Amino acid sequence: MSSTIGTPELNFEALLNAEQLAAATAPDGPILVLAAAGTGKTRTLVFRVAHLVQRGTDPERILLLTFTNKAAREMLARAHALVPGGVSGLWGGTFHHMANRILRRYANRVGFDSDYTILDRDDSKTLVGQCAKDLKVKRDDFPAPAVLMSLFSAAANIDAPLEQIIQTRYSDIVIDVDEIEIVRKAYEQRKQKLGAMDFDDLLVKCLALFRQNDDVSGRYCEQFAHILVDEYQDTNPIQAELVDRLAVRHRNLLVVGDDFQSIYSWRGADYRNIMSFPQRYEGAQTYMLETNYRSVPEILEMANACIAGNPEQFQKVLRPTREAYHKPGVVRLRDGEEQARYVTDLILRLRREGIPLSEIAVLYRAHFHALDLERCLPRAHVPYVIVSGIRFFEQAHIKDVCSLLRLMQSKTDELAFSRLLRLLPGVGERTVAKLWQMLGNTFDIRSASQRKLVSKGLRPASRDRWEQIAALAPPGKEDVDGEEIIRGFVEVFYKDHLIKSYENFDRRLEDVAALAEDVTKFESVEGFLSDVALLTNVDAAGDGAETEPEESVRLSTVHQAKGLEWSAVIILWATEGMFPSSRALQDSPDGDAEERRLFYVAITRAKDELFVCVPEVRRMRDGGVMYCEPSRFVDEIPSNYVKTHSVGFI
DNA sequence: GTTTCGGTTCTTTTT
DNA sequence: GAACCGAAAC
Repeated sequence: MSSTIGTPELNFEALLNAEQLAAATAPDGPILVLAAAGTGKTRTLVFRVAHLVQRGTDPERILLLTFTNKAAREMLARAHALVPGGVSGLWGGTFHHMANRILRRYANRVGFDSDYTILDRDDSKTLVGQCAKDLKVKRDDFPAPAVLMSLFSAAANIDAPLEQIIQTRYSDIVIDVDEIEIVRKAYEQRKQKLGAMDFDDLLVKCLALFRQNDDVSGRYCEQFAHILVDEYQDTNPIQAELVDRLAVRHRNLLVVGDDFQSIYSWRGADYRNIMSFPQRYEGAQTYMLETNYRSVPEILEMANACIAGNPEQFQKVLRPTREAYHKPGVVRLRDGEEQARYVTDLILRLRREGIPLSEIAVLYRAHFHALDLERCLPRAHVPYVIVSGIRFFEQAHIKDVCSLLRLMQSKTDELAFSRLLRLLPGVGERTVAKLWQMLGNTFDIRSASQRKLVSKGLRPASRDRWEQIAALAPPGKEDVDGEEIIRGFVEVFYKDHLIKSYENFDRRLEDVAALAEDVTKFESVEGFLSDVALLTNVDAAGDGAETEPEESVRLSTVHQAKGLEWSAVIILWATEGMFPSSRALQDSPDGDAEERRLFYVAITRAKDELFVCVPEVRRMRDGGVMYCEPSRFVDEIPSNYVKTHSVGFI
């Protein structure tokens, strides 16, 4: 407990408004903060942390759960700067991050070794596919691995039987539940054997750990005197129970969120978690943040009108503080290409008017909506960054390099073994399977005899390269210098491989070099690997943006734009079928409401300028055109709230 | 028998 | 891009 004597106390009153101040300095106990968009939610959380620490709480006894690791880092950095003595030792990160940290310690209680590996989406899918294949259940009408995986994931995240998931979400697919259950069992066994957990396992196993081990849950209950949860509206039942169990002892639980911004129900999130909080926590105090500092009144008016279409939620109103400016624009365009040209010109115009590119974002429902624009921007020499669909750490070159590290870490990591070996010419699926079996389903890269065995199974041309790679892990040397390994790997093999395989090899080489740099920041390679698996592309983009030499426009899905803001926001494809997405409407009875919340999130990212693009037709691949109705969300806005104009019609 | 390559098709949202 | 499929090449 650091002494604050002699250091000036923070002047909360001068730095927060009344709403924020009340929440940040609220007395202990369960607290619900309903924070509408742009009302200083992060600021309030940061000051809450500062308040707790200043009042004498040891930072190690505070747990801050956020939606991305980046959000946690930013909040901690701000709190650190605020509090004399800092907040070092505070636990901050995503649910998965916390679960991983706890499981590394107690994995043995749930039947795993503490050096388990973490499967990313791609790994899980591969594994599920293998299981289905091995069981020979794979007929033409059997669900694809990706569908199976999403079924398993849904069941895990809402803690419900598979049968129920299939009935509610996939009633249109005629499938045999028992057969799918068999595949799931096989998948579970397979993971067990590999010593691997997927993303869902981290949460599920951590919860199981708490449920079954009073000593463990008791320990963490005791440790966390204060728990803060950001974006609480996007927690799923598993996450909510994790929090409940951690808070059961001290009951100092502060949750922040906005039911209007709940956009992850497809991942099991249930905004009723936040709605029912006062009932579940007797004596909970509720604080509302409704004063918006972000957007001009015209944008807020539009946002309020948009969300009014969802009558069944806590009605909150965004109260403006900024001066009147001008109305958001609705732009009718002929087609996607016209939209791309228009948006490019618009960006250039906004820049001429003094808005830096880094203060402009283009938002859309799905990644492919931005394809036309991605072709158009470079021609006009407009620099942009896109947080693309595949996660940074799921790109082939990143995974290739990590597979070598994984292999040095674990003798049972078949996926890593397979990935690494298949980089060699002449090695494919079959060869790898044979090798793995020959090795006895385990591979020790430091064992000379096992390395020889692999050599023999390779084409002569590949042997040299393999031996050079394997030589990076000398026998007997147990501790792994990740940076050295990566640099060596690139030197003896991977550089040539990249040049041969990819046109953009130089960029990929840079990524790999950066990765080698990153490893040095971690205490152990193991820690590095599990962090890599849990980082989001938003996390990665944040890191990249700081080193970005040139400022650039941001292209992003609405989901990834959550929590961010820009001076100017341009929304693409506001048409029926695109936004709202027809598939989302079809898949879920609550689809309409969730898509509307998503549109609301998009609108409320804008500070000054907002443009909504409504193309008239979609050009299909076969050369045909599809007429698009304007989005219901645009139609719902009273026409005098926006300025509509048409572009590109004859 | 395997691997590789070239062409085609499609793209919800993500820890 | 990347996932999938079929055909060519080893």
